Amino acid sequence: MVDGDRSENLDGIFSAISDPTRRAILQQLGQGPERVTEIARRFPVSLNAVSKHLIVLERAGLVRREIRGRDHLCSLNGQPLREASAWIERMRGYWEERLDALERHIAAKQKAGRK
Amino acid sequence: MVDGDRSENLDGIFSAISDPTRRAILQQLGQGPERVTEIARRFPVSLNAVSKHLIVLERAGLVRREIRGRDHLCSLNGQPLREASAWIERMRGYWEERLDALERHIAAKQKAGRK
DNA sequence: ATCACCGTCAACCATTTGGTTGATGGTAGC
DNA sequence: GCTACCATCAACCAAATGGTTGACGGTGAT
Repeated sequence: MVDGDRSENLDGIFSAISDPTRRAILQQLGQGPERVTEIARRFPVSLNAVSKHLIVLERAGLVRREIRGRDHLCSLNGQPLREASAWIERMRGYWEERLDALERHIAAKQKAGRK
Repeated sequence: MVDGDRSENLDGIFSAISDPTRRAILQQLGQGPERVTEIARRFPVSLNAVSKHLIVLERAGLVRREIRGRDHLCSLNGQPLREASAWIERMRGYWEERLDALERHIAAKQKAGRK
């Protein structure tokens, strides 16, 4: 298996990026790979907490880890985000059409009766 | 405020769509608005469970509710998905550039040394 | 007015989650 | 071979999650 156990991991992916600390880690990691301790230094929580966050991100496939001696170099993996994005866009594709009309309808109703 | 307390609700949005039942509800709801009981009939859990899921989706802004007598008509709201999509695309924008080179690098290293 | 139905609220339960501190296994540097 | 450092493991804790059953307040229909 070249790519690991990918595909239909949406639970883990969305769950992983639902945490603000984890999103911040990902954003930071977007600037380039970093060691665990170095990542942790930017957050007001313990190293252990960050380590756990990284494990979560890794299991969701969002982060890859390259062990170099005693350092763990963490880097991003774009594939899961592509999956997540694909799901959202598929959803929006289903709606959008009907949504335009519907939302105007609701908005009007809200403006009128809702206070 | 026309739109409520939106903006930077990403925690709630991603958390809401990280549950498979909730994603299924959203997909089903994409076909058009439905009553709570009607939605619940399609899932192997109790009405109460679905009711709670709908409350979660509503608080995340993904579902709107129009009360018509004793029926609650649930419909989709596209805005939060747009926010979620925007965050993901922003992230992908940051990476992508560096990711192409990086991923080939990692993949090569994995194929070579990893077992 | 009664009865049935719709959906939520309340209490409870097991599991997961995000955090802590402390111990442990590796690796690097003297 | 010590000693320092890197990161995870382990145990623990409080809070949140997803599920259940049962009770309740509204609305509709007869």
